[in-house]
Parts: sequence; C-alpha cells; structure tokens
Amino acid sequence: MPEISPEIAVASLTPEQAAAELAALAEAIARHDRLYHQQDRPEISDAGYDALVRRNAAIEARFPELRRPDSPSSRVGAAPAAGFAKLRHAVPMLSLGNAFSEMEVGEFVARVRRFLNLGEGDPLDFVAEPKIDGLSCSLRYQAGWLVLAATRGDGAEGEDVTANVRTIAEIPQRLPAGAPEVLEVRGEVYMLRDDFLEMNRRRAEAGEAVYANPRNSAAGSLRQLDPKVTATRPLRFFGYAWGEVSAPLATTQWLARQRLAEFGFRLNEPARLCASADQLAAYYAEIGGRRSDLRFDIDGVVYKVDSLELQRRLGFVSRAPRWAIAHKFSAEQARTRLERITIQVGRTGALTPVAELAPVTVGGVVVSRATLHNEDEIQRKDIREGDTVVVQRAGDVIPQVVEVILGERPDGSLRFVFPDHCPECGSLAVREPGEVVRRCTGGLICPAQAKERLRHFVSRDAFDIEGLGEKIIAAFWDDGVVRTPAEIFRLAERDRASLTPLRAREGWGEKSARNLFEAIEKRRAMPLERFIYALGIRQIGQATAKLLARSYLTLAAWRAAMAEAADRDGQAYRDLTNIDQIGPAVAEDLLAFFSEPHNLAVLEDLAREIEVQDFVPLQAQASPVAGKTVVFTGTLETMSRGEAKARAEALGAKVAGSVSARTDFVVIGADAGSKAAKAQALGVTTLTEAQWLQLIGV
DNA sequence: TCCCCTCGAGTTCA
DNA sequence: CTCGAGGGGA
Repeated sequence: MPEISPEIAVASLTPEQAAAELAALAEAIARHDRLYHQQDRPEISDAGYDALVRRNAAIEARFPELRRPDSPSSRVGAAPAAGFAKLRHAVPMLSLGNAFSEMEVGEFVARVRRFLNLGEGDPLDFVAEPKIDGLSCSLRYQAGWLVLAATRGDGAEGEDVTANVRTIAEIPQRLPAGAPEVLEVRGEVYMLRDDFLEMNRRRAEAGEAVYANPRNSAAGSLRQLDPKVTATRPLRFFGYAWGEVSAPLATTQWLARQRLAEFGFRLNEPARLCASADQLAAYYAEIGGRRSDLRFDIDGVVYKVDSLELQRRLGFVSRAPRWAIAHKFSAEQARTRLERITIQVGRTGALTPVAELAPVTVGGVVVSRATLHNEDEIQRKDIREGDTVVVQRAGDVIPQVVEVILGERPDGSLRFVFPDHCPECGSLAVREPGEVVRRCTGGLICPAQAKERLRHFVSRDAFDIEGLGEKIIAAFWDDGVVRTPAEIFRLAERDRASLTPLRAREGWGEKSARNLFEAIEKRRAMPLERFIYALGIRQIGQATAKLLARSYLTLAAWRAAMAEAADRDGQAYRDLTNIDQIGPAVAEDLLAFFSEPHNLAVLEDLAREIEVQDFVPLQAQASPVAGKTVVFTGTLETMSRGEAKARAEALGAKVAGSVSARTDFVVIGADAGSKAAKAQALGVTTLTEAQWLQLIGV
C-alpha cells in the first residue's frame, strides 16, 4: 500500500518509494479536490492540502522522470503551450436546432411523435434543462483518468485545451471506480456572474482590460496560452452530455445525468422531467422568470427526449440531433441610429448592403455595423438612412436590424435606392430574374472582386497563409505587389531584387518579412481539394471541392475533364453531372470558369509555382470498393442514406446519383425503383444491403 | 412538382 | 448565424 510519508526527506527517497508516494499523492489530492470543490466537505485544512501539493512538487523536482501524466502539479503551473493543437473528436460535437416560440416547440414535439409513430396515448418524456451561456468542451477519460480536453471547434475538430482544463478545480482529474473504461463527458465551461464581476473589478484595479460578459470571459480564460493564467480564473464546468463511451451510462437521459453526478460532475440545474409540450412551456416560463436570480448566464433552455433508445431511433439531421432542441430566450435588443447604408462587393460580385450604426452596446458588446442581407430586405423593412432602428445579435453573435421605429423617422427621409452600378468599379450591377442578389458585372476588371478573390485564396480553409490577412492583401493589391495567386509564391524572389523591398515598407521589418516568406514556402504543396476550393469558383465551396477531388483524383485529370466537358453532349459532361450533388447549375459555373482564358492563365501560372497533391482517399488501399463508383437506391435498413454515403466515401468509393455503364455497384434497398431495373439492363453488379455491408466489412 | 436537406456566400466582434 | 438556391428523393 503506497504511503504518503512527509517525514522522510525527499533527498533520501529511493526511486521506488518516490514513485509510490507520487501515486498516493495524486490520488489523495484528487480526492481532496473532489471533497472540497464538489461536495463542500473538506476533510483536511487548507494548510494540510497545501502541504500535500508542496510535497508532490518537491518529489517531482527531485525525480522529474517519475512525474505522472495525471500529476496534480499540471493543474497549476504547467508550462505554457505554443498555440493549441487541433484535436479530432471521436464522436462529433453537434449543435442544436433552435425554437423561438411555444409554437415551434409544439412542432418539435409533434415531429418527434410522428417520427416515432407514437399514438395519442403513448407517453413521451423529455428532460428540460437550462442552456448555459459558456463554451462547450469535451473531456476524455481513459481508465478513469482525464487524458484530453477539447473545445467544440467546428464540431468535428476542436482545440486541445487539456493543460488549461486541468487547472479547473471543479473538473475531476480522476473518476471513481465503476466509471466506463472510456468516457467523454461533454458540457459547458462557464463563469459565475459574481466571480466574473469580482474578476473584472480586480482587472480594472490593476489597469487591465475588462471582459464584456461572463461568456467572453470564460472563453478568453480557457484559451490562454499559459495554463498558469487559466488557473487564476474562476472557471467552472457543468456536464450534460457525452461522446464516446465504452459502456452505456444508462437507459435514459435523466439517469445518465445522475451517473455524471456520481462521477463528480456538477450538473446544470434546475432540470426537470417533462411529459408534454405544456409541461415544457411551464418549465420555460418558470426558468425565464428566474433568469436573473440564477448565478450564471443562460440563453435559453434545452429539451431532450429522455429515452436513449428513442434518441438512437431518432438520429440526426445534418449536424443536429432530431431528439433535442434549444428553446431560446428572446435576444437582448438595443436602439440606435442608422447613420448610413454602405454597399460591399464580395468575391462573386454580390453587392451586400451594410448598416453603419451609431455604436451601441448589445449583449455586452459594442456594435457599429450590421448586415442588411440584400435589396429586398431593405425594402421589406423600409430601412432608411437616418432612421432609429432596433438591433439585436442573432444567436447572440451576428448583429441584425430587427425593425425601424417609424415614429422617430426624420422628416423628409427618402426610401433607400439600391445602386445599379458597382460602387467600386462603376460596372453595371444586375439582378438575374428570380435571384435576390444584385451582382457587379465587372468581373475581372473590378478591383473589389479581385481583392476578395485573393483574400479567399489565402483564407484559412484554402491556402491558409499566415501573416497575409485582409488588410495586407488589399495593400499589396493596391500597390501592385501581388495581383494573382502565383505572384504570392514569387514574392520572396522578387523582393530580393526589388528596390523597395518589403522590409522597407511601413509597418514591416526584416523579421516580419522573413516570417511571411516562410509561411508562403510552407504552402507550396497543397492537397487537390484545398486547391480547387481556393480557386473561388462560384458555387464550389469546401464540400463540392472535395467531391471533385475525390472524383478526379489529380489536377491533370480534373483539368482535362473540365476542358472536355465543354462539349455538353460528350461523356465528360455526363460524368460531371452524374457526380452525386452536382447538377446542371453547378456544372455550368465550373465550365464558365474554365472557358475564361484569364482563369486558365492564372491556373497555369500557379501550377508552375506549387505542387498540387493527388487526392488520397482514407483507407483506400485496403478497401475492395476504393476507386469504385457506387449508387444507392431505395430505402436502406441499417443506416441512413447520408451515413451510407459517408461510409462509402471514407473507403475511397465515389457515390453517384444515377446508374450508368460506368457504375461499379448498385446497392438496392427496399422499394427500389427504376435504378435497379437500369442496373440490370446495363449488366451492372447489384448488391443487397447485406451484401454491401459484407463487402465493406461491417 | 413539391418539399427537405445541404451547401455556399454573406456577415460581426474580441 | 442566416439566408437563398441547388440537388434529389418522394
């Protein structure tokens, strides 16, 4: 049995004794943390606790190689991280659908009942809980130890904040016996309002910038590069969901919550089990009434189907579960004067009206601009320059103009006339019939569009060149330093010969210039899908770019196919439109891009500067369906069509929408229609769902 | 032909 | 985050 023996001098410990004592200390400190922070039942004095922490630190200093991965000292004073590494979630972290009215909640309940085929009398329970305004986080425990913590990020990939999360006292470093071998606990990192105010007070005293609200404060505190700083912030955590688990937690959401509590997590309270839409509405009203009494900020409540079995049956739509919904409180609003309406020109030439507002605080943030979306929106709300308007932040983020206070409209104000010429290049701006946006026809001659295209090219999801932001791109373009993507890659070379090198520019130095050149060099090799996306072809976003990369595999093959597809009656065109999700409209935009000589020249030039890497399907080599074209038809039993498609693509297959002689497999579900017949007529291999699953090894 | 869903393109502020 | 439009299943 390992012992904590403070009486033995650290210097005289053997390595074996030290290791045993470190293990005992880790356990003891974790236990006292739990007692103190979660159960408010400390068993030792603060001084006694400090002695344990100091003893641990002393032993670690003497035997650094024995430092444990779960060392209590990593909670405080861990070395600063150099930025945050990306971390892929084992199970994606989803977002929630929103309801803003009782009616929408009623529809949600009805939708769930319909989906599950429930009759009038069949019971259906929901868990209702407050929706904390914090920052979602996923905590991964293995063999009971906290091993990883990640922010939500885009849902698929977040940031590794393990070191910072270890400093949050309320989060158990270790789970009690009986917890699953693998458990990802999901919840919200947040700050109590009182703690937030106190912290701001002290920051103000120290002359430091204060945070706008508890949410920003929690986010800012968790994303500190130095965990020591995070450790000084009063962060807390509520657990309310889970990701990967090696064993089911419970049979219902309600009981799963109790399990989380047993593991030492604080739960978001007050929660309630509700049996009907009426009870949900009552809960909503009650929480809404008590909102200001709660010790933390909430932006609504969440309803979840209680039965985990029913949750499984309901499944997901896109990135949100069908079995849960957030019922939001109405957003905080503010009145301000709309000074002017300006027009911005986007990469595709779209003219977007933006409201320039007299700065006003909404939801703790000063807002001075808000999008007006488009021409129709302005007409619909009859928004005029000089009006007093009501502003709110949609989803508490993006500012929007809700309405005009007509009573305060100044005399002699005029309806806003949307320009029919581009404010940047003067070209005609036209609105295609049936479309809402008005677009500048300047195309290649419009400097605003050119800059936006360049900005898109270097943006995060495209070439991601660090140090080449919006401002710098615009300045480079204006001065003629960089006008095309390829010129970015010739920048360093040209700079050496230049009479006015970068380092001589205002705001630039030797070091910043070198850093930029290095960042550019790092991007000379680029995966095909990113390359296609970076080109900024209309309607070709990330998803479609990846689809094209998967279908054509190499830059050469893609370019050749696009050239050939100019013949709308040819095979190449049929292949293109036969890619699932690519129809005639998308095909036309692609072909329009390739029929423009300027674009071909830019592409050619760029291809000389960089290496475009062939598309690499995941697990491609091993799978018998890699490189094959598959068509799904009819209703699949074991998974949704979207899931089947994702599975097939993950194995390197291409999923097509219709059957042709080039199709390798047609997977036939229940009630299949003409596609099955066509497959037979063409002699294409058909598979039942079971055969398909066997083929891909499920 | 009509929905439903997904995707793209636009947006703000710290 | 929101809106509009394209794609495709029903």
